[in-house]
Formats: sequence, structure tokens, C-alpha cells
Amino acid sequence: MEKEITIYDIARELDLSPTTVSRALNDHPAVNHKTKQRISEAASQMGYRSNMFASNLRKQRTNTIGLIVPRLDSPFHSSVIAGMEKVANEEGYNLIISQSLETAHKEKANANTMFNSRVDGLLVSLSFETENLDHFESFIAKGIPVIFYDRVADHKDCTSIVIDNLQAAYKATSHLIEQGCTNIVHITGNLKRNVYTDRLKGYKYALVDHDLPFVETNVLISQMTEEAGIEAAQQILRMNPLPDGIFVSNDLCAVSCIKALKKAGISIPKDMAVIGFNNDAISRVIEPNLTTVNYPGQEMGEVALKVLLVQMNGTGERIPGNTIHLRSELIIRESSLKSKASNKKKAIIM
Amino acid sequence: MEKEITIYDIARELDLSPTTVSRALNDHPAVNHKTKQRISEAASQMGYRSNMFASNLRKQRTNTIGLIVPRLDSPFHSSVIAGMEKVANEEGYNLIISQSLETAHKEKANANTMFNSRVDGLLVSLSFETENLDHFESFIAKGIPVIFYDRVADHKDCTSIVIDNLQAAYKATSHLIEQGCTNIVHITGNLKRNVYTDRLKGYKYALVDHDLPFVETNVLISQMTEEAGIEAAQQILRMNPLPDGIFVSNDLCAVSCIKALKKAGISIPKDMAVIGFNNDAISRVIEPNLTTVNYPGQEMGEVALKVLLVQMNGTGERIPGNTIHLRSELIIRESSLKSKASNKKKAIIM
DNA sequence: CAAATATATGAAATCGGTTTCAATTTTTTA
DNA sequence: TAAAAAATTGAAACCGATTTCATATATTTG
Repeated sequence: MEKEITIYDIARELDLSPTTVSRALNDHPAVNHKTKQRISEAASQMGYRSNMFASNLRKQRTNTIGLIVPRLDSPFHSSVIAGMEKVANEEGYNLIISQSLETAHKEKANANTMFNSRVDGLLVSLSFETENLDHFESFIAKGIPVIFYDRVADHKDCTSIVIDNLQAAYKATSHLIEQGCTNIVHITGNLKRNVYTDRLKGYKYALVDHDLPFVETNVLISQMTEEAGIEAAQQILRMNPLPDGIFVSNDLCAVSCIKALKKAGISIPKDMAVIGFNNDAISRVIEPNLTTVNYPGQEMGEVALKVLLVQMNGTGERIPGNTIHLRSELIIRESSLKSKASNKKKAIIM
Repeated sequence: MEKEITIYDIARELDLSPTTVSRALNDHPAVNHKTKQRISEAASQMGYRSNMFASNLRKQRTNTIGLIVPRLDSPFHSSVIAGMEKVANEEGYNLIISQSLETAHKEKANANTMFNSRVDGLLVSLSFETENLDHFESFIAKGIPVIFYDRVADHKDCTSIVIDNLQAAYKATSHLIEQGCTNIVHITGNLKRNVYTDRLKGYKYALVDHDLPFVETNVLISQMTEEAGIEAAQQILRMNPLPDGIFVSNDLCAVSCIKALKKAGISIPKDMAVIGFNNDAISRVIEPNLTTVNYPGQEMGEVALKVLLVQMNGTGERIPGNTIHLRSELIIRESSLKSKASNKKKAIIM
């Protein structure tokens, strides 16, 4: 455990001041090119590594970005994180990740930890439970940019990054109607969250625009888990008359619902056409393959981080209240193709 | 953007020294109980938050743990990370996560970043490519504990955390043999990695112990991706005679292989019994449901982090060269049940 | 009650970069 | 060639908490 090399050691070695060494290592223009070269060589030869803490302490920035995510073990979120990590890594930032596990109090606790860790920026996808955004006010008061993605909320000082959930749901529902469905169930999550309210709206508007009635009892609210899909199937099986189409707000839940329905003797898509959401790997495994909405997770992660970096390093002028929309697309597979006349597979870019 | 409160501000306010304030906030025994109370109240009333950088600079620790993982968007790894994050969060440590994307050079680069970030400990699951462990020597030289999990390597100063891959593969292969398979293909990953060599050994020993020949060409090495499963299926279909059992080293690859085989008219498990590895969600979606090895991802993450914390905070006495084995279990589902006599579902704890 | 021991507090050095302000040297301009 | 401008470099303060060593007060013991 030999002693750590500091800029003072380098300075002594080369008979220079720590000031010059510091500047050289940061490629400051006021240092002679040759001097820089000498310092840089000495540094690597001596095994110098910068002490981020001294640097951060003085510079009052941490080079760290906080991320609060509902769950880490979800295909969608892990691809988002993969995208964020990629950009953060390229730009020399560290990501601190924590999970709210869908509870408001954990989200709050995590936000406080992030605040005390003095992250330079915060990325958040809200938990199911979250009612208000008070726990982010401390960031905003200190001028630390907060960005919401996927599960977002309206805040005048925060940018949101989403796909057009309303439109995606509208297209999905319309597709079911075009396939001949007239009695469509919608399984979705906690309506506190934009993603679910927007999809509900899209579902509703599609019905209305096609002169179909919107029936309150056809909307099933759940936790969107594997188990919730089974329960939903049971509820559906008790309906009279049975629906002929189902639009589910995520693939995992859609898949387990399909499995339960098939077990009960329902034929998919003949008896009921089904559409999911997210384009997770399982959507390509279930039989019949699941029609779903392709959700660009990795891209959303990259965009979120890039936007955050702009706000962090920007000249201060925020783009407040702004919402960035990413493109999504309906991927049509067998599970929704009631009218056999249609092609077996095609993708429609929305 | 009001000014940040420091211990000096609190000290001035209460007419005490910064020393006492610092001690009080760290619950040092040499501070009077009443004084502590006063300080603690003033601190929260004034909105004080500790500056981790000043503290870290002085204490020479970072309270940060580094994690290098092959990919973030994998069900297994995301559950491992979920477990790690949980423990880290409870114990007040930050996790810095980076992905090697299965390449040695990115793993190396990430290790350097971690080193320069002065993590107090490092958790690693090796990339496919990694040949040597030189990029971790700097940590070891500085006494920073390094722990390998899942994809591990032998190093006298590092602890490894694994399941007994050999035994798991042995049980899986034996199960296939018990089901009447005599010509079993094994699809696995890069043999640089212990998980794959150990599984290959388990497969081989099970064959030998049951007086079946080990045939070199029955072992297919691949990237274990979705595509690799399809290619493997094509190779299998060209074999003569066709095998009657397949043991695949992960579920994703097993599932896509099954899909391709089914499309080619092979009946699973009648023509070929299949076993996967990991117990990902898709293993319960494919038809027939996939027999697989349940891999305790979340638990492995928790254990890895706890062991790391022990080594970080320990009195210096490392448990070098030690390997910790976690329990895994074979989960038997339809995909391997050739002999219909067996129960449809049962789980055997290994 | 004096001496010894605990208890409680503080002064000042320290961790290692960054930055301000000034000084010195070199180059350019008139 | 003298004056002005540009290019380099450095001294010292600073960021905010921790820790060593010393000191003052309170308590206990013989």
C-alpha cells in the first residue's frame, strides 16, 4: 500500500509549482506546450491519479448523476439504464442508481440520499405511489436539474421525456377495432402515472372515434405484474358477454394473461385479440407472438442523459416545462390478427 | 441558490468549535449528550448537509463501490444488481455501475475509471473476452478488495461467489438421461469463463457416469444470444442422427432454439427434451415451459455486497482465494419430460 | 481534601486539488 | 530600441470535514 502520488510530488520532481501541474493536467491554455508534455509524462510515469474528492471539494461539483428508478429488474428499465450508462461513461460522469420499489417513501428517501450526495443532476422515473413532487424541490431550489422520463409529472422547472402514450394506445386500440373487435378490455396500471392515464385516453378516444361505447368496467387497474395478469384473466372470464379484444399496458402482464386465458380454453386471437406494450423479449416467445408497442428504452436513456448534461453544463438557461417525445411503433404479430386476410407480420411506424 | 451551511456556521451559531460539531454529528462518545442534542437540532434547523467530499478527502475513503457487469440489460444481471443496490443502500454505500459489453478492452477501461474514482471495493462479473486479470492488480496492490461473482476467475487475493455450476449441469444432464435421452447436445458459451467450462464438465461427467459417450461435436459454443439459439437449432437439424436432448447454458438461447426447432417440425420434449439455465421469466412463457436451473440472482448480489463490506471494513484479514457457493435448484417443467409417467411439475432442491 | 482520573471542548494541521492575483519572462508593436 | 502586450509561472488562500494533541473542568478515589 505505497503512498499516493499528488500534484505536489510531481511539482517537486520537476521543480515546478503545484499550480502549473494542476493546470497542465487540466490542459489549461496558459501552460507551455513543452511543460505540459513533461508534466504529463512524469504523471503517468509516477503513477499519479487525480483525487476527485479534493477536486470536487474545490470545484463544488461532483461529476455524479443520480438515477431513481422504480425497479432495476425490469427489461424496459434495464435497457434505459444501459443507454444512460453508455453516455455517462463516454462523458466521464458517474451514475448513482437507486430503486424506489414503487413506493413513495423509498423514492423520497432515495431523493434525499441523492441530494446529500450532491449529485449534479437527477433522472427520475416515478413510482406508482408518488403523489407530489415535494422531495425534488430541494434540487430545484439549488438549481440542480431534474429530468423525468417515462413515468413523468408536470413541473414547470423540469423537462420530461416520454413517448406519445396517447397516440400509441390510440393506434393499438384502433388496430384491434380494425381487426373486428367491438368489446375491448384495457388492462393498465395506477392512474396516478401519466403513462397509464394517457394510454387510457388513447384507448377511450379510439373507441369513441370508431363509434364504440366506452365501458367503465372494461378498464382493469392492476399492478401490471405477472400475477396481476392471471387475476385479470379471471376477471375477464367472468365477464358477460366475453370481450373480443384486450389491450394491456405491458408485455409481462399481457403474456401471463394470455397464458391464463389459453388454459381456460380461450383461443388467441380468434376469441380474443391481444396487444401488449414494451416489446420485451417475452413478447416474441408467447404463442401466438404478441402484438406490442416498441418502446425505445436504450434510446430514451441516452436522450435523457444527454438532455440532462445540456442542462447541467448549459449557460443556465433551462428549457422549462418542456417535454420531449420519442417515436414508438406498433409491432403487429399474430396475437392481434383476427382477420386472417391480413399479412402475418408487418410493422407500422407511427 | 443560497449558500451551503457548513459545520463552521453551526459552530459559530452555537458558540462552539467546529471540532465539537463534527464530533457531535458523527455521534462521537466524547461529546456531551446535551451538546449533541443542541448541535443536531441546529443542524437540521439550519438545513445543514454534510459535504461528502471534504469528508472523503480527509478520511481517504469514498463510501463508493464499483461494479463491472457484462451487460445491464439481462434479467440475471439486473436481479443481481437489484440485490446489490438494496444492501448498498441500506448500508449507506453508493454503487457505481458500468458495463463491459462483453469486451476485454471496455472492462479494462472501466476498471481504470473505477480505480481513479477510488472505489473502496470492486465487484466484477467477467466479460466473455477477458483473458487475464492484470487490470485488477492495481486494486489489489492498494489493498482494495475485489470480488468476482458468477463469471469468476482464480486469484489468490480475491473471493469468488458462484453457484456450483458443475453440479447443476450434472443434475440437469442426468435428468435428461433419466428421461431416456442418449444423445444429448450441449449449447454453451465462451469456455474462457468458468460458468461454461464447469457446466461442460458437469455435462461430460454425467454422460460418463451413465455410460454414455462424450461426443466432441455435440458441444456447440456460441454467444448465447437469441440469434445464437436459432443458429444452434440449424446446426442441430443438420446432425445425423438427430439428438434427443439439449442442455443449453441460458434460457434466452434455449427458448429461441426451441422456437426454431418447433418451426422445423421437431416436437419438444417428445423428439428432443430441452433444459435451460437461469430461470428467467421467458422460461415460463415458452411452450412447453422450460425446465431450467434456478439461479438466485438477487441473493447472489446481496451476498456479494455483504462479503465485500466485510472485507472492506474488516480488520485487514482477508479470506483469500476463497470461493462461496450458493445453492441452485433444478426446476423441472414440461420441456424435459419425455417419459409422460412423471409428474407434470416438480422441483428438486439440489 | 489532595491527587488521580474522567469527561468535555478546542486550536491547528491536514487531506489534495483549484483559483485569484501578482510577478516574471518573452514577444510584438510603434 | 523602448513600450506595450502576450505568454508563463507561482504564492497563497480556499473548499469543508477530520483528527491529533493539548487543555480545562468535573468527578472519583485514597
